Amino acid sequence: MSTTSTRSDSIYASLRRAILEQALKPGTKLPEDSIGETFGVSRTSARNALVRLETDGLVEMRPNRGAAVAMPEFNEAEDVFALRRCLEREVIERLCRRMSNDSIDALRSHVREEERALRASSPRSIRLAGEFHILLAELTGSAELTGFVSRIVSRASLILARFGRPHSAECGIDEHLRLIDALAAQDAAAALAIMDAHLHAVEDRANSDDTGKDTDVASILGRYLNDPDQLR
Amino acid sequence: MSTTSTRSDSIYASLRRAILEQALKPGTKLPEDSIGETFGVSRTSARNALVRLETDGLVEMRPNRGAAVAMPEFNEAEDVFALRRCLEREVIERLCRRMSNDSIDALRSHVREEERALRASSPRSIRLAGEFHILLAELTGSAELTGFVSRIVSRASLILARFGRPHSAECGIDEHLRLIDALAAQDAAAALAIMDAHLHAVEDRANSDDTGKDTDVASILGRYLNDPDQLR
DNA sequence: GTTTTCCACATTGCATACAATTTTTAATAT
DNA sequence: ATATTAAAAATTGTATGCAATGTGGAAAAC
Repeated sequence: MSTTSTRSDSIYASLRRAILEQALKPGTKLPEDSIGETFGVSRTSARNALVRLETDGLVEMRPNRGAAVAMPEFNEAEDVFALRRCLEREVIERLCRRMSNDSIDALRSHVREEERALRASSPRSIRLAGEFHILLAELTGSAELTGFVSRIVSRASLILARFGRPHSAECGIDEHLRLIDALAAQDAAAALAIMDAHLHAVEDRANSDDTGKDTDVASILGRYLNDPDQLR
Repeated sequence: MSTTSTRSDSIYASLRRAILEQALKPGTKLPEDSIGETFGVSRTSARNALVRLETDGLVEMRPNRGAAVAMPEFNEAEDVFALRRCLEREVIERLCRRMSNDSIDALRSHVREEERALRASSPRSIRLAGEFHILLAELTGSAELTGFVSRIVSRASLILARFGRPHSAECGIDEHLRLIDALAAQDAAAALAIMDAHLHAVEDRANSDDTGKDTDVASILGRYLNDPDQLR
């Protein structure tokens, strides 16, 4: 395996984690200088990472005006979650056709990590909740589908970060467990129903206030210099 | 309107067109120097464009080894087209819920351009055939869905460029027209059936090289039965 | 004749410099 | 005070240079 990690790779990964864990909130400006300085690299590498984050829908770049954590509009919520349901239905259908024991184990293992992070009140739990869905997509073996799910989950996370209440009962670990059970039993109908309910529940969390305050990027990013677990 | 087009924007657009019109074939190396030279800009701008094309799935970049037009594997074909059907079904369903006259006009106008390009034997016809589907997605008003469709259509185009015969009967303009009629009549069942058949027909162009393989006539013909109940 | 080694060349990763653009600040006029 | 304008500072867009990595081919060894 080519473990050649370029500098912009690690910046990309760190920024991504920081955004998905809501350390960097929607709207936060991301000047190339500050980012490069925090990570000890030049603007060139920072910019490269930002461009990639933009195509992920996590960052918005406006010409000559710089980058900022993306701020999805509230009216995108319905659209994004509808599309998410569409894609994740496809995931469930494919998984029910062939589900290995290893896959079940991987899913259960992931949920255990979610529980651990939640008990520790770690911001990791927010990200892990989303990555559970990405793991599901990965288990289909389809790189394309995984990419799409990854993007739509990111986008949904941003919407929650902006409009949801501060991760109250974040994620519904219980629903994740029930979904795994249904998949293990190859019960497609049940799995689809659980997923649908789960996603509606998540969507409903997008309700309340919009806290838009300017924050200091450098101080936050210090905690995300290296990434403890791999990105999906 | 902000018509601020940066240099890497135009390089991005040009390269994208060239790839989708099969002027640049899968596997073609894309050295930053050559690209910069061709467009009269520096490597910096060329690289920026390449990074974006990579996230589009049109270009593959390997660290220290440079970029090349992406070469999807043959076994991706089934996966890509399955996903494409999934997404475009969503498009059709959304369009049938509300279809304006302007939309119909835009679609018909696009098809007229397709016909013009096809008569002129222009390579534009290849790209326009794909962009018809992107236009459909755009008309749903969902930026997310449009982005996904755009990407999956690009990927499918690459597969055809690599494994299909040299755009024989490229695109099925007739099917595009019939689809528009069904949409105009808000006949969801018919529209879905036509789209499904259309996409299978496109996919079959990639399979056609495997001469001896098990060509199951029944399974192919089955798709042309117009059975709306089987659609989901 | 085939394989291996090594070196020149090509290409990328990254940093830095400078020009162009935007944002902020200060000064002036109303 | 408020609004307007202009200069200063900050930030991005782009070009270029250098070090690091990868590639291809000639020479040497087998």
